[in-house]
Amino acid sequence: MSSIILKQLEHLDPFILDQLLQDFQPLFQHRSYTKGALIHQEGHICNHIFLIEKGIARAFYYKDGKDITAHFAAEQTSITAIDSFIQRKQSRYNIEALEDTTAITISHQDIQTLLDNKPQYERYVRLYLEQIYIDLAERIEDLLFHSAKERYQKILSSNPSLLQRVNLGHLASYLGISQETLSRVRAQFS
Amino acid sequence: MSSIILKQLEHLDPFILDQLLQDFQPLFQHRSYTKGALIHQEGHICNHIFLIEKGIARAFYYKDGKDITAHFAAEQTSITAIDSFIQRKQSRYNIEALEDTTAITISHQDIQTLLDNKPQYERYVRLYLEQIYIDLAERIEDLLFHSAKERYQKILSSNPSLLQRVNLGHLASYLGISQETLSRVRAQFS
DNA sequence: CGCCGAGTTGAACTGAATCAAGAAACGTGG
DNA sequence: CCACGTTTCTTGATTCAGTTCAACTCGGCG
Repeated sequence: MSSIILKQLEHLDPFILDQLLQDFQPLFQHRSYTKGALIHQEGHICNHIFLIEKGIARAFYYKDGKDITAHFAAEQTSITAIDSFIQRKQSRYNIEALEDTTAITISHQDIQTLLDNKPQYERYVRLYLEQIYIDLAERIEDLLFHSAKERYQKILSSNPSLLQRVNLGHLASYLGISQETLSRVRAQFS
Repeated sequence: MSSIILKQLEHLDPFILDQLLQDFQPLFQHRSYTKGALIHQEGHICNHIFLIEKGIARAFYYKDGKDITAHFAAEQTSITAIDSFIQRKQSRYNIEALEDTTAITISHQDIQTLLDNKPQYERYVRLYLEQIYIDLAERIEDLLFHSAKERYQKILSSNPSLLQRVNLGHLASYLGISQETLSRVRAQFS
């Protein structure tokens, strides 16, 4: 059994979680992507949410021609073109596999149908949304108050393995600083 | 009838909206606050969501002794100490009435009970959360890519009345710039 | 071997913060 | 309704973190 448990939901009652998994299980589809593959392309409506089993992916978009990373997702976390998935409109995000990656995908339609039939699961979708909302609010505070150095330090302590797995340019744009600055900051730590 | 309709929900089917209002109506409590009053105080758990009928409020917190505005809410919008309301823990936010303000409050407990009894409403909570999530994501992009001047211009066109109603210091901290810079930026426009 | 992408380093520049001092507006009590 | 104190806003001078542009290094890989 593919018992992927999203970090956002891991604090749930194991019994409920089990129930939840059983009901979602039939919706799971497994997909694989080779390093560099485009999992989702901008301009399309994104109909899936991707739960990463193995590997790492990033969502990015182009701003004035520059490639900007909006989100990384490694094992046990999820990724989708959130603008499109929520609003059912064309997405400005691309999603790219940064390593050979396997993911469970669930379609928007399947979730919708399941929720229509079993509205009690709306609750877990809500918990999930609440959690990603809190994450985003934290990121805003980061951008507002922490210097390039502090932002690097924070990710260094909260998610050190990420630094080994993604390249400097992607991380820099995610942190909202230039690659050169990130390189200099990093140099101070070794 | 106090037909407050949140901006986030105004696109719903009028029939459903009506139904929704009818079920939520009994949970509504009306409160009034005089200018300057603290609607919610940091360190406490925030048990209510506030739907502003008249007036304007802001959520703020202290960062290194400085007063930082995280959110404004005027008529037809909502405010709460979101960290606390979602996670049921002590809040770092204060909420303050910037004008004489009347609001409808709904308690967390009442929402929870209603949702337990009528899980079909989870859906609307979700829609609401999705919307505020999108708003937040937009704000991140703003912080990453727009200069002080551009951020001012954006709010000037999207929400011009706000500029008349809140003072410069509050707006500056919301935009993530110093009051002096905001003053200079504004001077260029008149 | 030589190319190519990724990372580093240097130098000049710049938007915005900070510090400091005044000016304007606001409201409260006499 | 004016006077005074407080808060809010403006303006100037200085400083600084981070950007940009450009050149260079390094490690694979065809």
